[in-house]
Amino acid sequence: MATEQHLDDCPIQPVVDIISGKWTAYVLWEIYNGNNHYGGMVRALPGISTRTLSTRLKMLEQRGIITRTVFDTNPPTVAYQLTKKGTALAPILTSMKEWSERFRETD
Amino acid sequence: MATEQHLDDCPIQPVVDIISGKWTAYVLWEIYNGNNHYGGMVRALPGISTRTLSTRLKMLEQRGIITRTVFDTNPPTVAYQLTKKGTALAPILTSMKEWSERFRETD
DNA sequence: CCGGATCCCAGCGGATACTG
DNA sequence: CAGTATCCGCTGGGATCCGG
Repeated sequence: MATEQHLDDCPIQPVVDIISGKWTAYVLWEIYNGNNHYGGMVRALPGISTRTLSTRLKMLEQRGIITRTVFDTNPPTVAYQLTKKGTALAPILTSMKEWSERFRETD
Repeated sequence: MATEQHLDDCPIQPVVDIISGKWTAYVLWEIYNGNNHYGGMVRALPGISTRTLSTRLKMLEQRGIITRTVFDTNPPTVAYQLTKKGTALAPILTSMKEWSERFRETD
């Protein structure tokens, strides 16, 4: 992540910068599929640490991929949602899913 | 790469396992765009080390994404090409490109 | 429940030099 | 040209504890 390289000319650089980090794609997948809560993601992604999840969520928010909304219910709840920019990632995610289903196990 | 996690149920796991490594997506992009030679890729990807490129190419070959063909010309040349499995990644790459073009610079 | 802060370490991958 | 070998720095991220 945060390539810092002189690949600005490479036409896929922006998205690679975002999704190439470990766990990032999975986090996006969860949000894309309506799993909008921190705890839910922790449960859905066995193995991820809270630190990593926090880091990813913050990065995605900072880059305008997701929004973080706090509801002052009791106890307070937080919802993560895709922005338009984030929703536009859908074709990538779905084509990733299609490829994965097609080639899971033996080719 | 090589998740080893219990995310086998996650529908995008196979492809994430492949492209999430640093540089991997760029290497695939180059081959997809007809840059089939080792030296050409080194030149096209400023900052990549030969070690990393070798590792990535070997990994991609092992997973059946690309083939490695040696021509015994003088000097011998090597060509990397996408298999059918690799060509099937095209929708992912093109949607990555489209998103990147759309959101490069300010949103 | 939703995280932040800290500590720590394996391993990815960069630099460099060398081979066929 | 097309890699391999070695060495090692650096950072991603896991574990754990703490706070609102």
